[in-house]
Amino acid sequence: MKTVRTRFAPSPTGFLHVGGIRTALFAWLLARQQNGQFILRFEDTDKKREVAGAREHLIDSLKTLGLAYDEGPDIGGPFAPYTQSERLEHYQAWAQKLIAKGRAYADPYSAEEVQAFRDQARANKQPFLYRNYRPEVTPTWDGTMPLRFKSDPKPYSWHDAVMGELSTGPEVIDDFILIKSDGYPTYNFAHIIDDLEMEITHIMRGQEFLSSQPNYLNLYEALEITPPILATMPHILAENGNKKLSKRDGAKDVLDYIRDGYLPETLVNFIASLGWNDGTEQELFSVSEVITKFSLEHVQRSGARFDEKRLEWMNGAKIRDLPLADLAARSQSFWPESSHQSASDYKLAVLGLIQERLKFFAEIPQLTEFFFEDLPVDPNLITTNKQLKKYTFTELKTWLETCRQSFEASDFSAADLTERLNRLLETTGQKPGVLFSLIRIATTQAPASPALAETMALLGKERCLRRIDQQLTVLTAA
RNA sequence: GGCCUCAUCGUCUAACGGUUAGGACGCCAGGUUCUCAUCCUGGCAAUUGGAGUUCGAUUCUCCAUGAGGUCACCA
Repeated sequence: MKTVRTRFAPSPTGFLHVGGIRTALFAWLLARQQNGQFILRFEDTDKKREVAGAREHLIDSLKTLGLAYDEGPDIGGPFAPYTQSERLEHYQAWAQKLIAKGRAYADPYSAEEVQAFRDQARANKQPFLYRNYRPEVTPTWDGTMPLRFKSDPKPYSWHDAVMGELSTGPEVIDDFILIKSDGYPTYNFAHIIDDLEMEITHIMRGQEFLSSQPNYLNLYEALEITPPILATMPHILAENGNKKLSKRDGAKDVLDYIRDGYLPETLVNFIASLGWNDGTEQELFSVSEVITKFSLEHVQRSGARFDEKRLEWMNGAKIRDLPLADLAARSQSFWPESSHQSASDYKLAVLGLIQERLKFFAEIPQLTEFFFEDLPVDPNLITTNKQLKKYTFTELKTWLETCRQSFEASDFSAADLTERLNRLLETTGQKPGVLFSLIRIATTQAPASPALAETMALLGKERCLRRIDQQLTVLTAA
């Protein structure tokens, strides 16, 4: 059994969105599971579309998600270089073999002439086939003209690890371009040569290549090589509409999710679950579980829609499962300015209180600000509160003063505060909905906060009494 | 238009001829002495349509419909 070798072969034309990263993820999963190798290769044969910085960004994205590769442009490997523009002599050599066999020829037409053929075909509502216009005699290829594959049209049927048995007729086979007039190979040619030379065993790629496969099979035959195993991944669809996820339609860079404070393991779990499941009802998987349980047979054949709500839920679930110390270490960079002078013990305790309501780290400042600074008293919190709005400020003030007196004598342990809060319900004769809302608003000035006694205990006596006084002042003035 | 692929709740999916078609997200309702969240309970919600094959079809076959892809000197 040959060692499994998979590759991710992006063109450096921009960032990596969820659709792109999934192809990489599945290739990586298979390699890891089979103790094989995962290779990164840059397919930079279209110089016009290349984007500066894209290579670094791609590498950064893979590393951030933990998809480490064993061979690649920046780390080398036994089949270096791993950048297509540095491998032109390889493509030339194979092109010459094809020419020698009479299976490749120079395309003498100008771009305009080919376009005219194409327009004609379209006008006749026919698919365009270059081979219908294949010249009888062709000039010697001098590198200034495109080099085309001389195809041998025939029907094909083949096996796809995801899609199953596939077949097409000879009408889809055409003379595609192997090497462009600028000297660079096309993807269609280059990837076949590279996959062969780099001993790739499994090709994972998107559905958009499905209709090219018979042409590749025709070329494999001409080259007398055995094609790798093919696994065609369905598209990931954009949240709105049925179009495949694309940058144009607002697909986000995967690194944007990291910047918002999503965990890499959430992205791995979530993206894997878009089109794959293990056949059970399990929803949450650790990265190593996904590696163990992954299989191409369980990859869905239809496209999946990206659902950000589900991603949020999953990240929240994973955050809740994280030991507090880990959570603290991993959320460090998301804490608000105002928290920077606070003791790390205090911050850790705050984190413990908000852990179960955190969906992604970017929410931390909003969820925690009142733990670090006194927010201005907001009368709207009372006047719009369902429980409090029916009482006069005078009534509220009286109850709050009673509470303050009791808190004055408290040691501010959560246990003591709980006991006092219960007693205050009796002394004021109020329902928890009224009294606790009042205290919560006074001590936090936030529309929502964790459990009252715990929150107050953490805030401490000095802060709580000061804030209650501020609230009392406003109640008096109004 | 030709060719190819796909089709289960709104979404992600399970059921590889026999289930009251299951789970999860989201949504709604209730509970957990206030809020938000967590947790628990319950609810709403799907096999695109039509023919076959079969004792029996979500599942197999055919047709229709719908959706996507492709027909570049882009990948």
